[in-house]
Amino acid sequence: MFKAELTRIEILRKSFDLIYKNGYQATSIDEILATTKVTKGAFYYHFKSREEMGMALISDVMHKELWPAVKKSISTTKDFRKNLYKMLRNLLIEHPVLTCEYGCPSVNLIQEMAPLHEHFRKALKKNLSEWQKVIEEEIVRAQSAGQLSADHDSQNIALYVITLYHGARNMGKVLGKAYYMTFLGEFDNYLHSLK
Amino acid sequence: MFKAELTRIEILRKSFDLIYKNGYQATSIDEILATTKVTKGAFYYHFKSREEMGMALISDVMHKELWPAVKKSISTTKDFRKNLYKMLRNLLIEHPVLTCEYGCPSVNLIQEMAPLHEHFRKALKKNLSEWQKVIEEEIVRAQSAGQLSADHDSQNIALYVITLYHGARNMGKVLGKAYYMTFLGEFDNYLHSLK
DNA sequence: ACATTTCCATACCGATTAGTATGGCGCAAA
DNA sequence: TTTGCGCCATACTAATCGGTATGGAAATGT
Repeated sequence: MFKAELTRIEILRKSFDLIYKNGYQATSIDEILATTKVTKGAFYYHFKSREEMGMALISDVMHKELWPAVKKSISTTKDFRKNLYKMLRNLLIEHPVLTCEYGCPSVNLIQEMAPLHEHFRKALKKNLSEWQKVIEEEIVRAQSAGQLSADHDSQNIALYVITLYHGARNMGKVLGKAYYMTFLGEFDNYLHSLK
Repeated sequence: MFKAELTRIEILRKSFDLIYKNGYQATSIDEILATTKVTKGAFYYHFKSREEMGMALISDVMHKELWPAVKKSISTTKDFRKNLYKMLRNLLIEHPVLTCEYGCPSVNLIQEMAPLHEHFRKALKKNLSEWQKVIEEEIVRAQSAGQLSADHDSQNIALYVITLYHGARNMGKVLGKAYYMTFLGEFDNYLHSLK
């Protein structure tokens, strides 16, 4: 009941690493086992299939470990523009695990798996909704504080900001880290265009 | 010198279909052969490896067939806002081949392959640069015509627009086609915020 | 007519894949 | 002490992978 949980986590962590760098479909179980001390018997004791492990990865690792970092990246100054800007900046530039080269695990998985597995799509959508919700609250707060016109649809803006992040993660893979800076510049322009 | 070119194209077209829907790494040569009348001997006569076929796919199919559609999607009215809006709208909504579910082949390949194969990254970057260039010209034209302040950096805006497209393609996979409309609404707001 | 090259078909290879079958170790309850 | 269960190790399978070897039909040049 204790040691077992450790091996389960070891499997998920290594899987996360490999899938983050090589993609879900390109990461084999044997490769995971080869780079850990876990054997195949242990793997199939904890997960009844490869797909179930993928689902556990989304809900356990990505949701429970990565998501808090996202939430923490949101400052709470009075200026909502500053808060949203810093949020994206923290995620793009300062994140301790994510790199420009390999992008964002969530974005990657959406791109690769959303059309192929409905379970995956729904699980990833759930992650997305939580982020969206937090951004929405920040928008609404700004509107209540008179920093932003109430005409704006908070949901639309929230989704738009997330869309920008997803796009930047994709473009960064081609253009390199330098692009993150020019992107953030334009993002700042956008935020200040919101009246 | 004639029939041979046909089989080459048949290979590339079917490869494009499968890779577009399932991803590059998940598409096997055997699967391509199974769904065409092409044999393995023919395949390896035209391409010395799987990777070379992938490169040919980027330069031949995507560049020579998809790219003209992109270029055609750009209207040439006087209003640059209208032109850019319609460009994204055409690509997202009206494109005859691309679907919301499977996204954009270029975006997909960038996400999957840019970190893994430097050749791929460069070839995809080249595609991107052409699109960027066309958008830049539209921005510059608008600036010369006094529709837009010369303070704006045309390159940054062009990349920003492409970033938005990439993000929308990604988000669409999770949220479905309906999101394209709300996205386009926010994109329109952005365009009109450019003074 | 013959020779040569282009283009493709078939059979095969070793490596790798997801998944299974089975056995055993350690520990707690009886 | 024995029984049972949680946890894992080893060995295996059938299928599939990218790639090769080889032979031959069809077109082409001489």
